[in-house]
Amino acid sequence: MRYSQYLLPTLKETPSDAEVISHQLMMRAGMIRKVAAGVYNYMPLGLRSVRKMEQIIREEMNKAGAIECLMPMANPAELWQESGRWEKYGKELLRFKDRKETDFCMGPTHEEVVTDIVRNTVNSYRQLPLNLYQIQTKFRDEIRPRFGLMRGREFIMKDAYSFDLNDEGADKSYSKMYQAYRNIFNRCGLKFRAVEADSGAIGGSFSHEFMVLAESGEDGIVSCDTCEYAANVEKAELIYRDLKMPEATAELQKIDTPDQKTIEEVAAFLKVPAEKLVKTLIVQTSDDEVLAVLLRGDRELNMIKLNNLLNVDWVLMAEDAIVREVTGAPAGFAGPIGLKIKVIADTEVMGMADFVVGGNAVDVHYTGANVERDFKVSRFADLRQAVAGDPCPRCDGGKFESWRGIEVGHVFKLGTKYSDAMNATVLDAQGKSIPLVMGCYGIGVGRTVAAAIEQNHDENGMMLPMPLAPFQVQILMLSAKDDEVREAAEKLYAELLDMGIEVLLDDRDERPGIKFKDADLVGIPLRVTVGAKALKDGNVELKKRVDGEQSLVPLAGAAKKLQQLVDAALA
RNA sequence: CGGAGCGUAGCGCAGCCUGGUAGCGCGCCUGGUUUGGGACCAGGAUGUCGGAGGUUCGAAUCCUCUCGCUCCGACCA
Repeated sequence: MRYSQYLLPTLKETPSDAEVISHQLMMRAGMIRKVAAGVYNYMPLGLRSVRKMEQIIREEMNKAGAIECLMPMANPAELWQESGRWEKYGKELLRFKDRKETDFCMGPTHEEVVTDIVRNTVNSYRQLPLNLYQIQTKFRDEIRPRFGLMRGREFIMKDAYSFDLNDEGADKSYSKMYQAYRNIFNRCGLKFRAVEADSGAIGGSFSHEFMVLAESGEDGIVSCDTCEYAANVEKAELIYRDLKMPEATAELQKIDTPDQKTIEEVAAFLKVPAEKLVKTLIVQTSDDEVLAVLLRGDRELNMIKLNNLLNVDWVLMAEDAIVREVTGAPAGFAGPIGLKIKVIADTEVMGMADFVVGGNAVDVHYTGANVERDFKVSRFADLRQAVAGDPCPRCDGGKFESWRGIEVGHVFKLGTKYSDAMNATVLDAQGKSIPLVMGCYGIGVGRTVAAAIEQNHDENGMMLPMPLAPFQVQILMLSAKDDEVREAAEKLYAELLDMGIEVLLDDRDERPGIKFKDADLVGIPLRVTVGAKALKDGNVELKKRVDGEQSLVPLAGAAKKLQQLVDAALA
C-alpha cells in the first residue's frame, strides 16, 4: 500500500476525550474515529488489525471443531420473550420496532437465536456435539461507554455456543474452547492469564475469564507463581493451613485514643503494626440486616465474598447514623466487644490473639482483645481481598502474584438454562427426549486489539505484535524527489509485494521528521529507511519497532532478510 | 439514573464573569526556500459560537428549555 494513496489520518495531538493509551493511540494513528458515544468507525488501518484478530480466532475455532455461521443483528422480541430475557435484560438491550410495530432488539449476545437454530435443525444425539460460532457486531446500550474500543456500545465479538448431550460432553466442549482460547491469545503474542471467574447470574458450574495483563486493566487478578491457578481478586480463594486459635496472653485493656480513627492512626499511636489490629466494619444488607465484619487491620473486605456468604442482593457499608446507633460511637471506633448485632469475621482473625479493637465509644480502643474470651464471633469465613504474596489454595508453596487485567474473553458452561426455556431437545440413544447441555464462549475482538496496544506501546506510539500489526513492513522513502532514493524504495516495495509481505510505502512528499514520527506512532514492526546516506553504499536501514534495534543491510538482500524476520515473528 | 463538567474553524483551546467587529496554535490551500526525527517566509480559505425560545437597540456572552458529549459511582466481550 502506498501511503500517498491510503487514508491514514494521523493526529499530532491527543484527543481530549481519550483517557486510556490504547484509545489515544488508536485515535492518533487513525485506526478509529468516533461516530457517537461508544460507536466507532474502523478506519482502514484499524480494520486491518481487527481483521487479523478475526482471522486468528477463525482459524483456531475451526481447528477446535467449531463451525462458523452468522446470526442477525436484529433479533425478534419473540425469542427473547421465550427465554425470559426480554423482561430481565433491562435497558442495556436496545429495543426498537419495525414498521409493523413488531418489537425487535439489537443482539447483545445470541443464546436465544442460536438455541432456536439448533432446536429447529438438530433432533438426534447423533448430530452432537455441535459448536456454532460467529463473528458479529453486537450492541449493548451501556450506561457509560468509555475507553474507545475497550468498552463501546457497538463492538465486534466472536461468540460460540456448544451443544452436548450431557455434562461430560459439555465439559469436553468447554475444555476444547479453553485450549482454543489459550492458542488464540498466544498466537496474538499477548501476555494473559485464564482466571477462574464468578459465573454470576448466568449460573453454571464453571467459568474462566481470559485477561490480558496491562497496567490500565480494570480488573485485579492474582495468579500462582508455581501452578496454573489464577483468579479475579474478587473471587480468589484464600487458604489457611493449620490455622489454630492461639492462647490469649494479654489482659483486655481500655485505653484512650484521642482523635485516632483510622487504622493507620491507631497503629501509629499505639506503636504497633496494623496487623495487630482488628478492624470492625458495620455493614447493612438488602435484607435490612446490620452486622459487624471483622478483618485484620491491614486487610480489605471483599464485598463480593461477603455478598455470596450472606446470599443477599447487596451489601453496603452502613450509613453513619446506623453505625452510631449500633456502636454508640461515630465511625472509627467500632469494635466487637459488647455489640448486640451479629459478628462475622474473616478466617484470618481466628489466628490472631491480643489484638487492638475499637471501644464503641469516642476516643476509646481496647488492647489485648481476644476472640471467645472477650466477644463471640458467630461465623468465620474467607472475606478478605487476596493480595500478592498470599499462599496459593491449589498447590503447596505457591504464592500469589498480582496483576491488572483486561477481560478479553470469557468461557462459560451454561447448562440447560436456555435449552429448558426454549425447549431445545434431542432424542438420545434410548429415544428419550433430553435438553441440550450448552456452553458459551466470547471474545471481544476490538477489545483484544485495544488490549494488545495497552500491553505493547511506548511514549512514541504503538508496537503491535506482528500477528496483529496492520502491516508487517513499512518503507520510508526519505526523499521522494531524489531519483535514486525513489527508485530503490520502489524496487524494494515491489519485491516485498511479490513475496506476499504486507508493506506500507511512505512515498509522501513530506519531511523526514514527519515520516519518522508517523512511523513510530503507527508502529509497524519492521521499518526500512531508504535514504541517500546509506544508499551511497548500497544499503538501507532496518529498524525493529519493539526494541529499536537497527542495522544496515544491502538493498539487494533486504527483501529476503525482511521475509525471514516476518516469518520468524509469525512462527 | 444520581453527581460534576464541557459544547466556539478539521484538531487543541481562548473569549463568556463585566453584552457591542469571533480570536490563537496546529492542520488545510497557493507560491517560494528547505529536506535524516513533527522546518521557515509570504499569502489564503474555513465558523448556522450544539439547537430552540426569551431579555435587550444589540447575545458566543445574561435567562429558560432542549440535545449531544466527557468525567466520577452500580454492569460487562
